Amino acid sequence: MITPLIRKLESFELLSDQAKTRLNGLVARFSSHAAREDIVREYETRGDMRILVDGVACRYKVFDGGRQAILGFLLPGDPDHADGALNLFDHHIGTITSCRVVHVARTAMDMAIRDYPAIGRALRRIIAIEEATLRVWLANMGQRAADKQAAHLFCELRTRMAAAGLGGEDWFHNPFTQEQFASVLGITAVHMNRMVQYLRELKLVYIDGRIIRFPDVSRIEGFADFHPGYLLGGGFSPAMERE
Amino acid sequence: MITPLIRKLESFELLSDQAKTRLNGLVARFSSHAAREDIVREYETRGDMRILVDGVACRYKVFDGGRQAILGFLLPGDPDHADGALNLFDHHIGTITSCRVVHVARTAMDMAIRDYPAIGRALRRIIAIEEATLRVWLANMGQRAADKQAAHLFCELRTRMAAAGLGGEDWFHNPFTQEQFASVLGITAVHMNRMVQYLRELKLVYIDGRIIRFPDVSRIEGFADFHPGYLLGGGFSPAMERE
DNA sequence: CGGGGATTTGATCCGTGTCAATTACAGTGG
DNA sequence: CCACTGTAATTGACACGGATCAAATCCCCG
Repeated sequence: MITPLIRKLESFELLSDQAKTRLNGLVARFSSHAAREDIVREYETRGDMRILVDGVACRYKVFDGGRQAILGFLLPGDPDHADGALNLFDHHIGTITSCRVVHVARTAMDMAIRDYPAIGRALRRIIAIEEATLRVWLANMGQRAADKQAAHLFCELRTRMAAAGLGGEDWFHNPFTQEQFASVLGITAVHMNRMVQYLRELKLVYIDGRIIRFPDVSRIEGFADFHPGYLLGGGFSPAMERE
Repeated sequence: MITPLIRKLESFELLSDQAKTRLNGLVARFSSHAAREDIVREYETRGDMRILVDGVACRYKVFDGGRQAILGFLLPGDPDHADGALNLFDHHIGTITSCRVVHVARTAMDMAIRDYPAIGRALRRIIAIEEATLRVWLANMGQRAADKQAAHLFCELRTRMAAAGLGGEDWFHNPFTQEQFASVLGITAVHMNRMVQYLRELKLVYIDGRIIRFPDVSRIEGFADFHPGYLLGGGFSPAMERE
């Protein structure tokens, strides 16, 4: 089943029952991947589209010297690239936890989009959100101190994890290591650890085992200057935002 | 005329004469903007697509405290957002030099794409390149020292400026201030200046007035670890890249 | 010939990196 | 049920890149 994708698409566009049935019929095959394994490698070319249906993964690049940069996270329902324009990957996609992935033929998806344009609109929205998120990451990394960056990342993940069913209003299930957070922000794991401790001191986050809790969501969002508008992909009233 | 866009589209997809005629017929109106003026402001919603036909502009965000982050450059031929999915802007577009902009109705463009799918493919390619460029910027900013970052930015601009007709094999016309480069990289103008001087010392770049010259392109590309593949948007052989 | 932004220089401070070691913890096999 | 093992989290000491603040040219443009 491709349910997580349908759930995500429906948060942007109303889909008819026929459209949903069509989507479910597209699934060509499944694949399963262990934690810390590559799903897609750089320079790979493919004719199918892949959708993460279970688990958490990330986009990343590797540099000489072994350093690596995490460029985005994929949660259940996220497509590898919602669009077929880029058929040569410029980065890897690797799992964080073990994952299940659904493969759909490009051409079959294109035909489904032609028959049900709402699917295409929702997919374009997903791409636009990914791009907006990249801009937010870029801006944060460039302009803010590490404590605010870390808090901002936690706020974003809280919002996205809740939408993906991996968390609630004031918590999320945390499959990430501090080293992975660090390679998102472009800082060392040691420094990331100090930032986590600092946020704990401020009582902005609690970490029990693999759960991250937020005693006061609006307070950490204020601290991080987090405005979730970019995660909605536009089409909403500016009044939803505050700046 | 919308010539710069056609030139850019044709670097990705062969367009028939009819397709080109159709594109030229789409132009609804022109607008002109002085240097350092906004073309599009955050939260703006619009029904038209805008294409920069003359001049240089940038995408940017502003933070409280006046700091600003530049998130991308627009050169002649670049659309504001090649796709209509995002109709609420999450950032500003401002001019660097004085600019001329062409406005095209979304619906008219959509119909042109339906009649000439090559236009749609080329536009999707442009979006994909923009996204890949964001990833490269994010990765560079996170993982590399400022001298390499600066060199990488120069290499990228050399390539893009040449493709846009604003430079040649070993030089480009430079409308940017060091402060603008700094706010791309997330460093201060003072430090950017020191990096520029350092690159000059290494004889990797020469700067005469508003021209930046590269005495040895392959040497600075090596220094910056620059691989131009991402600017081509995929669909090429991995052999073009070296890693 | 002025005026104002852009570039350049110098001195000092602080955030983060680096290196190294220790502790906590989860999974595994005996 | 516990020792065994490897990974993740944590701590400390110290070095350095880049920020900050201020002031001085430089240079383009009117």
